Amino acid sequence: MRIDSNVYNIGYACITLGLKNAGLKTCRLQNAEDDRLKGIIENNLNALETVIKYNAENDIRLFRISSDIIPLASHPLVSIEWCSIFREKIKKIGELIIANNIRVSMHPGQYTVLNSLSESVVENAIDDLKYHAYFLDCLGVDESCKIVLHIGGVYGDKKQAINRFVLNYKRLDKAIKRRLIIENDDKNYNIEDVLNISAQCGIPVVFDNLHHQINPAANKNSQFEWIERSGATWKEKDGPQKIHYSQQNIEKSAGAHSKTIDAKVFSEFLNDLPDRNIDIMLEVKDKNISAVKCILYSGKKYSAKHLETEWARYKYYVLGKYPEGYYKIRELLKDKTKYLVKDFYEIIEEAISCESIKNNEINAAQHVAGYFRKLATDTEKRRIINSIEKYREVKISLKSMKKTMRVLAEKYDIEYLLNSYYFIEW
DNA sequence: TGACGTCAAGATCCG
DNA sequence: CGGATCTTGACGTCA
Repeated sequence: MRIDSNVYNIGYACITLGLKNAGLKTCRLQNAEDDRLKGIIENNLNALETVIKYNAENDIRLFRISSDIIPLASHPLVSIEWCSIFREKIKKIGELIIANNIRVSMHPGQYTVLNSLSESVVENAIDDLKYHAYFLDCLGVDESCKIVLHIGGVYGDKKQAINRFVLNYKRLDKAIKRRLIIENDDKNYNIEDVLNISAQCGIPVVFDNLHHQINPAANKNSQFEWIERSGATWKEKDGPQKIHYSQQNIEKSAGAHSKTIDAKVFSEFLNDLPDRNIDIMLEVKDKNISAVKCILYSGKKYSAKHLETEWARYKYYVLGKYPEGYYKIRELLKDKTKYLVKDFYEIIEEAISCESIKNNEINAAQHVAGYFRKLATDTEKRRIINSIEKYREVKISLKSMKKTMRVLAEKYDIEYLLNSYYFIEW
């Protein structure tokens, strides 16, 4: 049982935006020599530690660790003993996770197929699941930290394909079984199928709202009834029920995740959820930024000072995109006794959705350029001015102009800029 | 055989 | 030379 007063824990997957030293590295199989791989893993573990600290500081208690944390981990040609080489480091991260009451998970991708017709594919899938379970075990986190898996392909005969899934599930080690949970997907296995499989092998079920919208069950229950039924597959030792929540990107094909979470739509969803502990994993392009938003939106324990912290990260972005919104937010944050989270995010979302206007972006860029005045060399300052001028003359993109400043912000380690959302591309 | 999804690595092109 | 922009990849299924 968690001490948290919130009923819902909200988290995000794999990548943390607007946080320095948080990026994961990878490499090609072709040049995955042990030494190179070792360096990459060290980088990734340091990044994970940074991210866990960030999550704790921002009250984010749910986080999916990327499968790429150990690149090519389950590839037969890669045999590096990462767990013993980095034992102390991984243990330290695990302690940090536990001390901060964060629930972590992992989620192998679409290529881990346990019910394949091909035995070698199944063996690879089992190896991959072993890796995921092993990483979580090395962290030392408990059984509530899960591995989410899709059922797999259909191969023209769903009944047989389901049978194969159940049979292959039985082959798995206890170390995998205690963590494995299954999710409805957007093509093959709807929530009713997944619940039927769960009934056969007792695996907890993750309900994914967007997959359900695209690939609904024949039985037209409301999504909240399916969430209730999925909830019944979770036992005490599994921890609170988990669900995946995302919104459709209306500019893209069905199933594509939105750039940011529409907070109003999310809070309506939240209001209709069963009144008990549920963990909600957001799947959204702007990752932790939406997680913070949804947490601030849903919690009763937050106040104006939390909005101020967030505003410090957004403000140059908003100034460039939507100056009127910038001044409106400054106004509404003046009254420190009020927690105007809805008004705040309404303006932020408006800023994200509107088109850039060149003069406004130039104005914001000049503000940001001010941070280099005392630090950068004259050549570098000229480089910044030149890039702003080239942007003005439509010779380079906004992205390029921002990149010039980002590179220098990294060089001089200007923390305020590196931890701001100014460089995020929505 | 290529699309699917993802995003960093790596290659290549440009000034 | 640095920077911008492109193509590619470990994986499996399906049309």
